[in-house]
Amino acid sequence: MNIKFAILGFLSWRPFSGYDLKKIFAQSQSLYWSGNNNQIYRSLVQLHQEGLLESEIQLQENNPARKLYTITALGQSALREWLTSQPEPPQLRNTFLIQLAWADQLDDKELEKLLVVYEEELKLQLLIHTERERRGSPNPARTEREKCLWRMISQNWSAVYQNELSWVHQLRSELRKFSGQTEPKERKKDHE
Amino acid sequence: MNIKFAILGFLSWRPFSGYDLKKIFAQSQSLYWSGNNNQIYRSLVQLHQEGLLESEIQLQENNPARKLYTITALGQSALREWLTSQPEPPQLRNTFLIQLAWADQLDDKELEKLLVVYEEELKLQLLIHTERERRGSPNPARTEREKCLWRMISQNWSAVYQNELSWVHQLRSELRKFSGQTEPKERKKDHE
DNA sequence: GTTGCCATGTAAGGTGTTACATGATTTA
DNA sequence: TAAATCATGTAACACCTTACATGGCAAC
Repeated sequence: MNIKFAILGFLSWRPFSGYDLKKIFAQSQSLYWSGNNNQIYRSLVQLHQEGLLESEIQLQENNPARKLYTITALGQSALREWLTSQPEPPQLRNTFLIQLAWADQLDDKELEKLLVVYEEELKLQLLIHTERERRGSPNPARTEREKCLWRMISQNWSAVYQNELSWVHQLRSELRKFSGQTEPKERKKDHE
Repeated sequence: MNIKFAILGFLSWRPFSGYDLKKIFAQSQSLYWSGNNNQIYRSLVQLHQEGLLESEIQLQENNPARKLYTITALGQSALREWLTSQPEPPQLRNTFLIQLAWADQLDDKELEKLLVVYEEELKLQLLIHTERERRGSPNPARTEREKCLWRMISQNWSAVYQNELSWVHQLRSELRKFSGQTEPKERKKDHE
C-alpha cells in the first residue's frame, strides 16, 4: 500500500491542491506519512498520468497559483476497488523489542531505566495523539456511520498505546523477580 | 534504527556467517526484516569497514567457503551504547485503518465483510506467530532473565494481535447500530 | 535430471525521509 | 529586517524488497 489511495480518499471528498494535502498529512497521525512534498507532488503527477485525477490551475490575487486536483470516475472506481480489497495485517515494527532482545547485557538499574523511559515515551505519544484528535480533524464526517468509523480509528491508536503500556507494566513486574541476580558478587538485597 | 544493531546483537552471542544471519532473520518474526541477502551482506561489509566486525574465511570440504564474522570490542561497545539509547515508540502503520477511513462508501454488507476478512487475517497472523515461536527460536537464552525478556517479546506480539482483535469486535458491534441506514432513500429509523 | 541446500553477491526498483530552491506576500 | 505563510517543485539519500547470477554438491 502506498500513499496514493489515501490521496484518492481525500479527493473523493472534494478537490484539493498538493499544498492542502501536504498540510492534512502533516497534521494527521492516523495517516502516518510525514507529509513531505516530494511524495505528495509526485504521487499527484502519477495519479494524473494514470487518469485517476484531473487538474485545474486556479489563479489567485496576492498568492501563487494553485493546482486543484479532482478525482475522475476512473479514480473513484479505483478507490472503491481498493476499499473492498483484502486488508493487510498491521505492520508491527517496534525497534524497542529488538533493543530488549539483547538487554540482558544491561544491569538491573539500566534495564529498569530503559523500561521507564520507554513507558514515558509511550505516555507522551498517547498524549500527542489525543491532543491532535481533540483539535479538529479535517474530517467532514457526513454520516453518523462515518463519524463512528473515524472515532474508532482514533480509538485504535489509543488502544494500541494502552496495550503497550500495560505490557510494559507486566514486564517490569516480571523483571523484579530477577533483580539482584545480575551481579553475582553482591548478595541479594530485599526489594530495593 | 536499521538492521545493523540486530546483526551486532546476534554476533554478540557468537560468530555467524551472512548465510546464517539470513536464515535467522527469515525465520524470526520479531526481527521483522525479510532476511534478504542484499541488506545483510551489505550491512556486514559496512560494519566490517566501520571496525565493528572482523571477518575470517572458513574453508570447507564439499561446501563453498564461508565468511565468519566476529564482533570486535568496538562493536561490543557500539551495541552497548545502542542498548541504553533512548527507545523509539512503536511505528504504527496499519493500512487497514486508512481503508476504513473511507469505508463509508461501502454498504453494510461490504463493510461487514471487510471487517470479517480483517479479523480472519489477524487470527491467521496470530496463529503463524505462535506456531513460529513454538518451533524453537535460535535463542540460547543463557540466563533466566534473558529467557524472561524473550518470552515477553513474543508475548508482546500476541498481545498486539489480541488487542487488535478485540478492537475489531467492538467496531463490529458499534456498526450494527447503523445497519440499514446506508441507503438514504429509505426513511430514517428511530433514534438518530 | 530437476529440485533443493550451501554460500556468496549484484541489479533494479519501491517507498519514504530531510533538506534545498524559488518567489511573492503578510506579519512581527 | 527577519520570519512565516502560500504554493510549487527537485536533489540526495536511507532503507528495504524481489528477483537474478554463480557454482558445487546431494537427494529423489
